[in-house]
Amino acid sequence: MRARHHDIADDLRRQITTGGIKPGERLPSESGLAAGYKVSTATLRSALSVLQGEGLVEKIHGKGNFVRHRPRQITYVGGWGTLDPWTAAETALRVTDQATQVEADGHLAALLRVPNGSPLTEYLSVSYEGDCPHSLARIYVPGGPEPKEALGNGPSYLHTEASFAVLNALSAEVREIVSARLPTPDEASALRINPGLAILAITRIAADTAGRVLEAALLVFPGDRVEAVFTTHHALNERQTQA
Amino acid sequence: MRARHHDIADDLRRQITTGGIKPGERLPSESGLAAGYKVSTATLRSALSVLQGEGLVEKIHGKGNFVRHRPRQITYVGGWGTLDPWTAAETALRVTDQATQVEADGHLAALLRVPNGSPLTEYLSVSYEGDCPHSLARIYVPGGPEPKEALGNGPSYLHTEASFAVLNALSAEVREIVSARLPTPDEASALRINPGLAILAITRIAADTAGRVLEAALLVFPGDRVEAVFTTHHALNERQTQA
DNA sequence: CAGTGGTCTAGACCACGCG
DNA sequence: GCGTGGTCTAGACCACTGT
Repeated sequence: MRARHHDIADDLRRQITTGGIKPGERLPSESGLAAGYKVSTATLRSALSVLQGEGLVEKIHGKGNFVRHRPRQITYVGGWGTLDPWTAAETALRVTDQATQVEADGHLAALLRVPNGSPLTEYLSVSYEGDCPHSLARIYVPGGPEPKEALGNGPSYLHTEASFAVLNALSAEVREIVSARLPTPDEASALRINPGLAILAITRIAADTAGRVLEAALLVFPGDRVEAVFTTHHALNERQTQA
Repeated sequence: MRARHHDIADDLRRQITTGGIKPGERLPSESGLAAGYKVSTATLRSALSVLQGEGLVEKIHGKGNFVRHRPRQITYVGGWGTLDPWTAAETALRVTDQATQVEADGHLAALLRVPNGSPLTEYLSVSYEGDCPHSLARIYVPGGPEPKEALGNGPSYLHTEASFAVLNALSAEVREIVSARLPTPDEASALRINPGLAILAITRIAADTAGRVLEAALLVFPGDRVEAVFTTHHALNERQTQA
């Protein structure tokens, strides 16, 4: 049996993808649509939730349902790569960044291989494409505050471009642990995505030759906008590179 | 304002995680729970949908809501790795496998860098942990059927262990594209997961030194059970290895 | 303030699984 | 047939946004 809300979702999706309703435009109100389709608001809302899950529609409380701009696909490149150069150059990523001192708790202590309670510096950043946030990064470095000349003051544009690259050039090994899950409510609101949209979570550990962890980064990307690429080369005398 | 269904979800989650309701057990019926919490069935169902999204509860139509077994975490290792050895050895992965001949369509043709309509061999496999499926793999190799001695007949146990490793030892480069999304209805039913549970999708391309693509693999893992690890080494004369 | 989405109710009827 | 979840209704009231 075909559920009514699926038919409605299909109809709205067709209107959106064929350009009948354009990106950025507001859909009719939920009560209006419900009346139009002759269904209850609950049914109409479950139709919209399908489209939300597909990232086609963004709901804004008190304003309406809006057709999302088809997000530019961003590529996260594993290892020593950073964001795809074409994309990074094209979109003028803006980053709000802040550094704070924290203590290593259980999980972070294990990641960084430092004792519980060790001092860490946390860099928190959100990157934007236009006015739409598209990634969260929390980067932890063992030890206290960096010298000011390295970090910079105020909104540090220098730090901006490094946000997704490994901070420490001395690192000899980068390990990236990738998982897929739904966002926490905090992450969903920070990224302005629907709680039903999958995210790509990457935990990146950079270590030196002695196995000391130089940096741990917790990265969160919306699944509909970002894919991660890892390239591995086989030959002995060849170091891996990225596209 | 705290939504009632979140409170209920929290309460049920606590009962599950503290062992009040054990894995495999059935929860009281939705109408029973709704009566117990003095809410409507719709509210109670939205509480359950929170737990479904977390993978704690599995709904089975006509039977009830069941607490899921906390899945053993599986690690997919990028590059030349395969599944984490400890896990693979421990859990006796069983695989249903089948090989068919297909033609390269647009997407596959691009991945494999072959003309549209080229012959491909498709290996389709589902791996199980116990009686619970935990991954889907579609592997495409250019060309027609392999010689029988290479592929084997019947339920090929040999092929089983190779399902997540790169098939062709001649490959010089492996590229893995990782994304997070919700499963298609097909994938959700094949993996027996809720449609709201994020999956980790990995497209793996193995090429030889001449850039010829030897194999393309489309892998799908439930996000709550699998994480992928990629390790990159820096030094020039060092080849990368996996943990 | 008016209009929007967010949550919730108290039912109804349908589809599935099992005895 | 009976109990389960799946879908849906026709409202109600609350919370958020903009004027």
